Amino acid sequence: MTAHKQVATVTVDVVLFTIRQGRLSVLLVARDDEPFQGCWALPGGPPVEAADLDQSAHDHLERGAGAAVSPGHLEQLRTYGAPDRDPSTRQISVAYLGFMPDLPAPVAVGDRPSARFWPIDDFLTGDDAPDLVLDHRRIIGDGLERARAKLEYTTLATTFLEEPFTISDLRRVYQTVWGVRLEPANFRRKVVERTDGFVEPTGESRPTGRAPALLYRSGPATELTPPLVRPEADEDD
Amino acid sequence: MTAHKQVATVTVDVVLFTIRQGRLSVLLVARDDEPFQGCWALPGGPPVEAADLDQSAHDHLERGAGAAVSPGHLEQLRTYGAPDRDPSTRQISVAYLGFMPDLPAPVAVGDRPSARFWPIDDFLTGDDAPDLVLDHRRIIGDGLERARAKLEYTTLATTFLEEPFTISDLRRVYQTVWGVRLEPANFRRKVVERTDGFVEPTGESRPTGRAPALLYRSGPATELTPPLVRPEADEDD
DNA sequence: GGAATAGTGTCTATGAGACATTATTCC
DNA sequence: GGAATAATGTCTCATAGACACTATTCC
Repeated sequence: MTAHKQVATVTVDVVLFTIRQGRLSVLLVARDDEPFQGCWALPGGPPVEAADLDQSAHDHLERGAGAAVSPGHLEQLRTYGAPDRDPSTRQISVAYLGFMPDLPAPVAVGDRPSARFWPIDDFLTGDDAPDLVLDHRRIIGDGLERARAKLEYTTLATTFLEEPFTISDLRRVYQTVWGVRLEPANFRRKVVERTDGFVEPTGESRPTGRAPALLYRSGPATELTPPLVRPEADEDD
Repeated sequence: MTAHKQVATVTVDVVLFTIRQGRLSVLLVARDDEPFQGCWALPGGPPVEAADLDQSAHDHLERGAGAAVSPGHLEQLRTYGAPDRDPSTRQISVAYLGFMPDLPAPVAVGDRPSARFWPIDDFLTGDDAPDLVLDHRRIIGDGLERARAKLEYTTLATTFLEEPFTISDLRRVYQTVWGVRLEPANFRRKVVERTDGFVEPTGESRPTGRAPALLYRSGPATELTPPLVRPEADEDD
């Protein structure tokens, strides 16, 4: 194991998803340094000294984008290390995936104009898509895949919502992330009756403009067994 | 994003599982360098120059353990980067997970006495467990978890087998990795009838000592929908 | 009243799990 | 014949999916 120790630059980058105005969106920061002038990038940076990678991801999220950003969920996504990722030096990026509830107002991240949430479908359709640094576009794509898969067999959809929420709120999370329409009746039964600990009733209800909806908070369960099956995409909302 | 570029040592390490004599086993190499004298470690090393991480993992597998090692499957597991992993320098390890069919004879890896397959249950019971370098024991644990989960919703169990194989062979893979006993009749139906493309009949059959068993090879399917559900463990074979 | 949403009821098809049955081989 | 394994058959129960129905609110 001829270890001729090789130096590589390591960064930690975060794909943070939220749902704004019914659209799945990812947090991006503007890069004003050469050679990435005018490009957008995932929030990130080198591992924080004396902190593990999870903590580093969290720190870069808050520091790069504004103090108010605290994800409801953060997990390691994948590490990217193709030798030609960066034109100058070998750069290895440990990517994280995070979910966060929508912010009540478009403020919060807004006081730092160089950071914003960008709707995901802009990437997929190609319209109005920002230039992204390195392979960050691919990382976002991988993050989207992982996010979609995770909603199938975990209770993480609730981390997109603030409590308390209605079952319809939760269903809309699934519909937005998966890009499908789900049958309200069957979805409710699956979530409320068939999966213990996914959500807990608060006893309250919220007027919605139509019939009042019962309110819930997330329960102790973390896994969905059996999973919530994802239908074929029909690209709806 | 005050990038005071930090140097970290990056390694690529591989958790390679196979099934030997009915026991799930992991490939380890003996370390004879200070300060790890007498310890065992996962095969690995620094990223290979001009090769991506996947390729580096594959190379280290073959180089560290013997030429004959070619995994039936290799995927990225997770990246470990706690600041106190290595007493001397900050070390970040990109871990891979691989599956491989059992070798026909205990030879192959054997001509390099410093590498061997170690039964997984030795770690879990604590008996006869080797001293492992750094946090490699935890990495193996995470790999085991991932492997068990992957068998639920992918067709990767076939990568533990050489073709052609019988349905009982395949069932024994599940039983060994999951540590449970599965109902032969229901397992067969699930694999052969309910999951298109998991296995394909060769038309041949193999005498087994009892009734002859039909032979199969793996089919084009990669995912199991719906998944093969894993029963509660009862730690059998 | 009409439209939209929340929540409940009901029916069907599918599949997992349990277990019986038949066939084949070795002792 | 007896034991063990391969393969098929049969039954039950849970649940996903489709859709009807009632209740509530705003227009």
